[in-house]
Amino acid sequence: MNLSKRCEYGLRALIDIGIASELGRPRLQVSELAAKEKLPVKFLEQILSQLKAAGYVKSKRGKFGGYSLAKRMDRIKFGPVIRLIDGPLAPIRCVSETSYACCTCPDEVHCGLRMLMLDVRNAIAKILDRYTLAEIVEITLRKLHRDKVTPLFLQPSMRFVSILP
Amino acid sequence: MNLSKRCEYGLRALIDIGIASELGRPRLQVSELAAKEKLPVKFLEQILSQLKAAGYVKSKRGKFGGYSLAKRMDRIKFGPVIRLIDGPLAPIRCVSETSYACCTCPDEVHCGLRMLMLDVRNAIAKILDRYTLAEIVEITLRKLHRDKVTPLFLQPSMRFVSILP
DNA sequence: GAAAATCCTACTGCGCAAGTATGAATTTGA
DNA sequence: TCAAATTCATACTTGCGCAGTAGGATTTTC
Ligand code: FES
Ligand code: FES
Repeated sequence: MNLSKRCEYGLRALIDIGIASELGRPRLQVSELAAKEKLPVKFLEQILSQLKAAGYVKSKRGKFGGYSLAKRMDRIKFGPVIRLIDGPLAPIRCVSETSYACCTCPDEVHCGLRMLMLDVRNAIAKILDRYTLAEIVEITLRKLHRDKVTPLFLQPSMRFVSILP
Repeated sequence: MNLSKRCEYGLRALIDIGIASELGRPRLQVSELAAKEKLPVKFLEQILSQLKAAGYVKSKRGKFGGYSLAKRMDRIKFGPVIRLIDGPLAPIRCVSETSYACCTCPDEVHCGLRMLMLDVRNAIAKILDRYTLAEIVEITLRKLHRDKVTPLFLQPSMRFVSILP
């Protein structure tokens, strides 16, 4: 039941880009992201490259380059991103919707474990395939505002700007 | 989001012992279990040994030995068994109830990923910490009976015995 | 043209999952 | 009492995938 570091970092980066974007800073550099999240730069670079190839972010090269979102935030669901990086959500393949594989069980239809894990898979998918980046970003922003915390990656000049109307 | 083979095999064995027990055959040998579930004998042996050390099953050595349940089926929940073999249910440690560890996130309180994963963890735990072996065994038996299938590991002499009153 | 960024590919280290292998200890029945 | 059948204990193997590093190529801006 584990999310890989790779996936964790990727999602954290995605959320950060989303937040920054929402605050009027649509593009972030890998080095900024890595600094804020305290992640290895080159590793994060790789991950973003993968997210780019899958169409979640786009990049600008060269000086003042960086990464920005390639689709609307409310169209980015977490499930597919996690599947991309970590593979199926299901705890065992025989209950995976997206990449089924049969197991050695003699009777899949009457397998108790399978029933149980199907339940688990559905519970996981129900959450991850429904929540969008937009929702998470919004909730996070609201929380930050309520607690009067300023998002770290903003330029000093942009701090202390009211987030909500 | 993966259940290890070790854990899968362990749970399958547990369920089988539960079913057999319910049908009046409280003790099964490793070789029987391995044959029915098509698993490597020695590997399963190891796993059962671990389950024994944790108090889920007990064993009898020597000829006609084998493994049987060490506690009431309705006291065996799946969550703890999985935690024993595979570790925490939570996708990331910062949302684990049983083995928390902080991550590199600069602000755990306002971390969007953490919120999301907390939701996932709770959904998983809600299922796995509630279902008991007794329930899974019962459901399985009902299904088998409805479909008129005879559990494989019964002795020939015991087949065709009505399962339900 | 220099600096600053992304892009690309290869490589590494190493820990762990998934078993194998070997033999000792225990129980039963002949 | 001995042989067979079983669990118990420990050590070993093998391969793979995670979590990065390393180094340089390419693109963009000033
Ligand atoms: S575990 Fe997949 S069918 Fe039993
Ligand atoms: S992922 Fe653990 S606090 Fe952000």
